[in-house]
Amino acid sequence: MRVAHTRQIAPMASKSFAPLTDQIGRTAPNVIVRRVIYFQDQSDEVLAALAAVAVCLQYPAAVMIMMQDEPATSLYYVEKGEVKISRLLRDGREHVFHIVRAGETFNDVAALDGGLNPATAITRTDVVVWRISRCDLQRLASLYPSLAWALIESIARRARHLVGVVENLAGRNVRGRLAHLLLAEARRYETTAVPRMLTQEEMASRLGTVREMVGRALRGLAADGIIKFDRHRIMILDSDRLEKEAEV
Amino acid sequence: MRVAHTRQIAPMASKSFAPLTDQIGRTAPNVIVRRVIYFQDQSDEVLAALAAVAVCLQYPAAVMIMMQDEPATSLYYVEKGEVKISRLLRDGREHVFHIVRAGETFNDVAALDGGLNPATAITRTDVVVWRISRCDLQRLASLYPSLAWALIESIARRARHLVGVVENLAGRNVRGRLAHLLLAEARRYETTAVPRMLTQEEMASRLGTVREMVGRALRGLAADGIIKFDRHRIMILDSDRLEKEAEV
DNA sequence: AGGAATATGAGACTTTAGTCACAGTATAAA
DNA sequence: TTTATACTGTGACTAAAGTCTCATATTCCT
Repeated sequence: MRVAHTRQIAPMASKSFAPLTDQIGRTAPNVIVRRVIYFQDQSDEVLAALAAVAVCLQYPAAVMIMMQDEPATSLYYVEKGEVKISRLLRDGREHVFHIVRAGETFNDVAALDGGLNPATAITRTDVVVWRISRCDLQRLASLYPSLAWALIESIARRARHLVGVVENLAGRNVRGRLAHLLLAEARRYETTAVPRMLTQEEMASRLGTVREMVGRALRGLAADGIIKFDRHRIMILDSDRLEKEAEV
Repeated sequence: MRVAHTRQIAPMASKSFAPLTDQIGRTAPNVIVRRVIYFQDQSDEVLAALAAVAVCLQYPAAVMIMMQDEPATSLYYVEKGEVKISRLLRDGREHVFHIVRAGETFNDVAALDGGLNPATAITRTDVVVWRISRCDLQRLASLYPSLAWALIESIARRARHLVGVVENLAGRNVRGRLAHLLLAEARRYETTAVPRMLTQEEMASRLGTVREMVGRALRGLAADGIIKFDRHRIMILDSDRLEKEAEV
């Protein structure tokens, strides 16, 4: 159907990249564990227990931390940098689910249900992550009910997010999905100027389409005076109309 | 874009149907609770505790048990019958995520993260369901770590299923998605004859497309000798080639 | 500064999906 | 048995998405 976008994926072939070693084994201070959104309300005792079993790993940009459908099930949380979570499709495309930033976790699903990794994690920048194995997690969860419930809520929220992704794909055309993405990014940065940290190619991967379609949709929205854009940023001129576009 | 398929949804408007009352308040015997897949390994003590807080509800066919985006968060498990879990789209289409059968649960997401119902539940047959409120669930989960972990695994599996739905939508064309559905249904019944319990319309809802496309795809597969079908059942003639179709 | 790699703009074309209209057929209710 | 109500089959048409190909612009490296 379509040719692979080789850029991000090719350098690593299909093998996960071995982490740089200088920080491995470092113990996580509680303060870092607490930065994880859904560990915030845990007691010091729980944080210390988590910190004790977490392992620090460091990776350069653009390498694969873990590969979909492999059985290496651990939970990761990001201390520094950005990690792209995506599903590589058989035809070479990749569908990006989300970008994980500092304080957020990934691979919750496999760590918690014990199955294969549902998605692939690739670094977008230099990153520092901490890893907790499924078995440690299970042990701590049975020891600390508050931790167990935090995990429950976090994974439930993940499932909810995925329902949104489905609705997005099934219910909106490319222009609508783009409008939706722009609004979400603008909200994230609390501004009407979306910094173009995403290339058209990357936006296409998040919208489940191709670069050319994103370009056309952007030019279409600009032609209608709803946005304005150049290579560096996208400005939302009329967010009401953009909301309307995203509703269809 | 498209006109509503009024059949299933219209009779109830957008309001949940009040359950029939003859069994309300009946206490759940342990044996029923144990039928729930992911409560199977729990101790009698946990089962009894769950049974004590579960409420029995009974509904006729084709009514709405709960509506998406409403805040009534409880976990349901099905004792008898089938419940269709779907997301109603703004343009009147509905996208069916899955059909819940006896022994399975639904609305795990909202019950566990406390948010709005992510989807709509509509009965396909007469059903008997048991409902457990979020707050009871949370209390019992903190009392019984084994229950908490069972909930964790169940919701994680739900999230994993949704990743599959996304991949399906984004990565396959209608023919491929249909092939995938037929294989899944055949596997479910451990046979190569898929009883046509689904109309083309219903299949379309599960595949995120329209009736005509499903009809064409079925006729296409039949023309290539991969399946054979009439109004009552679909026979898989060449499951190897059907797998191939599902891979693209 | 020069060149390589990356990113974008844009038109022409193909394919896939969705819409519309209507005829035929099975099923269930009267 | 008749009649109404789903289902299904099919073709013609429209719209959306994706493909292919080039030109042009930008950024990064050395």
